[in-house]
Amino acid sequence: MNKSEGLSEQAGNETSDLSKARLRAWLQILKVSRKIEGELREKMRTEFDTTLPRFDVLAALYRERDGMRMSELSKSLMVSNGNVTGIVDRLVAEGLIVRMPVENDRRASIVRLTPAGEKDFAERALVHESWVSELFDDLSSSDADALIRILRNISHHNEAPHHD
Amino acid sequence: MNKSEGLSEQAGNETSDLSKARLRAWLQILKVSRKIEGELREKMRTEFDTTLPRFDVLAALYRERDGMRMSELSKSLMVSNGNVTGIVDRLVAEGLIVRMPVENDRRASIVRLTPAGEKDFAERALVHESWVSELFDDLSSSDADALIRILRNISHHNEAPHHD
DNA sequence: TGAAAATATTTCAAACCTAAAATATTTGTG
DNA sequence: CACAAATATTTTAGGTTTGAAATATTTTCA
Repeated sequence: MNKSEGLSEQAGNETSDLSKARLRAWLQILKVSRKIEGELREKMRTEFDTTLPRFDVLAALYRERDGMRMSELSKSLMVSNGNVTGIVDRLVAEGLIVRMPVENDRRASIVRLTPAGEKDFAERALVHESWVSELFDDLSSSDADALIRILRNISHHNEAPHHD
Repeated sequence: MNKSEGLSEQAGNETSDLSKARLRAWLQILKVSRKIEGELREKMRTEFDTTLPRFDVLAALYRERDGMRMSELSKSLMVSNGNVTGIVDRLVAEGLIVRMPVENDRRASIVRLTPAGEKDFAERALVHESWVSELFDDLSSSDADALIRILRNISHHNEAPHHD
């Protein structure tokens, strides 16, 4: 409840300078995020004839080469379960991934790349990285490190508290 | 084409350390952005019974108290024209904003807050700011400033080149 | 064992979002 | 003036996204 701001700065309802700076920071994160995401979406469409969500799923599966459960996938991408179902359906239809049964648990299924999906993603990942690097052309090495450090702090603080 | 990296680091196709650091930075931006956006969306739904996109439109109109054209709105929010049409339709139905004709241009319309919309937003904006500040609880004043500076650099570099 | 609770996923309705096509209006130009 | 080009917005089709409900299966425990 208390924001650990020392004194009674936050009493009543006037907002502190720190609170305003944090709001500005958030709006700026949102702005950059939308801009870059839009640019990447367009590249994906015009150059790869695919979409960002599909690419994100392939990327996650490329990191976990033995496959992931639907629930792991949705947690990793931070999107809802139902959302992943639709995207996976389309990628299966495209022959880039497959659904496999799980030993001893017929509720679950494991999704993993097909050889075609692996090949496709491997080729595209390098190009994708180069697009990102171009979009972040002005970002120096030290600023990149600072950015990563600060943002990691924020994500760690907002880590989902694990249920017991 | 050249990434101003001095030497032939980027020749062939192996990716540079800088390129990888930028990619990590981007993925971290995306992660924080999704996490925070998810938290705010849930707050909007459970506490305000509204959605983030609606709130964003009200916020934009609150800054431009005399109203904005649909096209200004979509540019400001960085979403497509058609998208704004739908959200505005719903906010009009809720009585929070109105569409007004524009003098001497019957193609355009100006959207602005109703008194009810103004009141609603003003009350909620403070609470929204406090949510953001809590989500960024670990973000110090100096880190907030650094974050804003670095991100502004990125957005400026990716500013849409204005047509003449 | 057998019912209740928990877990994994899909389905569903509604909203969001984009890109492209369609509509309506205004502007520019011969 | 006529009419092509430009501009502002809406409509449309299809994909994405959520949260809740539904389905199927597994686990827990009385």
